[in-house]
Amino acid sequence: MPEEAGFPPAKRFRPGCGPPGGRVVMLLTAGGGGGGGGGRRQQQPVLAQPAASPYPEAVERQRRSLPIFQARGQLLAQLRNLDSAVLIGETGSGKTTQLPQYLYEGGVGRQGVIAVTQPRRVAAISLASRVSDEKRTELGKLVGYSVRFDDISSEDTRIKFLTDGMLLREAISDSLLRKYSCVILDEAHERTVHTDVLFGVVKAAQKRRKELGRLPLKVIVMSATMDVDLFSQYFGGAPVLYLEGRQHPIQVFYTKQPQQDYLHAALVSVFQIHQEAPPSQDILVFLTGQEEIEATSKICRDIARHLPDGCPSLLVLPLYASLPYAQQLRVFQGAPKGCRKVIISTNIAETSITIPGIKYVVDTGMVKAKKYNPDGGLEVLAVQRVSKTQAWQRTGRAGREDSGVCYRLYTEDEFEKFDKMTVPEIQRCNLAGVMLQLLAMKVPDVLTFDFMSKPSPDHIQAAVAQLELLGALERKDEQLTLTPLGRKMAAFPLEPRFAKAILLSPKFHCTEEMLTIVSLLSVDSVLCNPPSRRDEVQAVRRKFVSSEGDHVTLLNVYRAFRSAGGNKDWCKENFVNSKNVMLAGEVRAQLRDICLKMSMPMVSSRGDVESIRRCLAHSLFMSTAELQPDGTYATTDTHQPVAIHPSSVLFHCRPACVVYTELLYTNRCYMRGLCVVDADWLYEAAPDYFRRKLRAARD
DNA sequence: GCAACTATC
Repeated sequence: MPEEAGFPPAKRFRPGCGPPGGRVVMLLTAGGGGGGGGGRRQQQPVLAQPAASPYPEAVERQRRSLPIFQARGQLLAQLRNLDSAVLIGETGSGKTTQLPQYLYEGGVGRQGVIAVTQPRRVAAISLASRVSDEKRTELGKLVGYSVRFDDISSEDTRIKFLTDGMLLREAISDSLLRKYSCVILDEAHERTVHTDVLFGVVKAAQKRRKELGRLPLKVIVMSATMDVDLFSQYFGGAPVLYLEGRQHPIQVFYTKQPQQDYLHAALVSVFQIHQEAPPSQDILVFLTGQEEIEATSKICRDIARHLPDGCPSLLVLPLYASLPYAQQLRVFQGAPKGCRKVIISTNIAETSITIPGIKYVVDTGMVKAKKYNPDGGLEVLAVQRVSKTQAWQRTGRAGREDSGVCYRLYTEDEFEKFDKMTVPEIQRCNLAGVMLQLLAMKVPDVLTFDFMSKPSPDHIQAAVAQLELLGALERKDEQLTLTPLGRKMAAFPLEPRFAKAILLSPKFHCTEEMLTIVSLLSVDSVLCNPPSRRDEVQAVRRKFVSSEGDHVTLLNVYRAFRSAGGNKDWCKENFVNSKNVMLAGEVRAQLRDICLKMSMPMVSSRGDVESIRRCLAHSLFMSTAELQPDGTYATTDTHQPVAIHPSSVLFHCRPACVVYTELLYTNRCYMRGLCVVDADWLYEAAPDYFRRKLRAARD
């Protein structure tokens, strides 16, 4: 049985309620007040927020009960006169649902549309529907939303919820964001690539509109954390407004000693809680990845079966993004009476999925996250320490409905050494797409674009070099401009190399096929690989497998899926993720529309697979590897030793030359998404590039 | 020789 985990006395704190930083100009506090959780974010559409009451008085009462209501007048008075402001609001403060309404009701920014951005589409949709209910209007009229594949807004729309990516796409055709009078950037603390680019775009638009004497653009940055100095400084010392929320106190425990084995420590903690706490109190454990979570869940269930009499039973539920949707939903259902729910999750439960009723959080302090290395474009997926911000975010998951407890499986000293903030994504990803978008917006100098957290010059140069190789941009007197090809590439919501693949496809007579392949590459994997049923999967998949690689195999899967009429049972039998394959279908339709608008001919290669491979070679030539005499592989450009990923259909094959979609460093450096190509094709595709590489190899 | 954090256009 588990031994004592050894936690010292708890510290009490209220997440986010720490002393506001010195820069806070105004303090808006509000009486707590009861009432329903009106401002609570709801991010799973299936568990839709109880619709606002049909009775106007009740809706009004609920709105008035929110903490933010007390500050309404003061907020409006301040915001009326400000160009930019930063608003810190704790979870449950009601800021996201109420502030846009206050601005509208107060006539602030009424000359244009009020935009509210969200990192996630479900959030944008459910917030819009919530706010339109509160305004007792039909969704899409006064209040609307715009997300990929779904635009529910009209001429009448004055409050519009969008994903940050969607507003960014709008900015390509109108970099001054003319239709908006106010942009509210919500969840800014999450620092998604899109939000980070938007910071710069919005700041530039604000400045430019002022210079042109146009309608001013009001910018409000909303964040749930206290680290807002950066936001404030970036927007010219914008005032920081602080809004109290309704978070419950949480006790935090640290371990006395550093833990060698965080999985063991997590198990010990879970069963310590399980034996002491009333069974109605649920536990949320943060681990790093699918395999680890499945393995730990199994151990948990095994231990639970052998507990002493009188111990309540335990319902163990894994949670990660690639888990089938139906299984994800189980975490929202209450456990049977007398039974405790333990959810073992990736960082998906940190922000994307909010589980009600969690009393205990067990934080291993580890996360699996991507790092990016600009030379070689290597993405490294590694288990690493969380940041302090992330640890607080995890802790906060325990106090959403009542007071909670958080067990941190590291010492307080260790915690003090964690990074203060998570490195923003913009410093960890390939910037080719971002640079292409900025160039499409005609940003004067992309190399010195005013990012809030600047990526390194190397990093930006690598992206520019990549775009140059793809033929997307040219240099004229030290000025970078898009070529006609580059402008076309920017029209696609795709990584530049995939946009290029589509634009090249007419030349190879395989546009229909490239549309399918690129769509499948731009969604999460459509192939399910449950570890416990590996042999079955292999047997069923054989009929789709192409000896020419993964891209052609994916194409075969999609064709078979279409022939089966998009049938869900077919998906199940064939270990195909129906959600992802349907999404790929939607992406495909969107990309096809864009092609048709450009008057591209829709041609099919029919049975000719070689033309597809040639087309891939001409767009992915930067990611190639060759078989070495000793039977291993090395990338063509940097001679990095690489191996074929076990998930590839070419895993047991030894083609002389391949292009790959992705390089992934876990235990070793793996290529994923492979296609067999002819080395001559690559040289044809980019003669200068390969001549340079050969020269470099000789020197 | 053996494996995939999370979003989004």
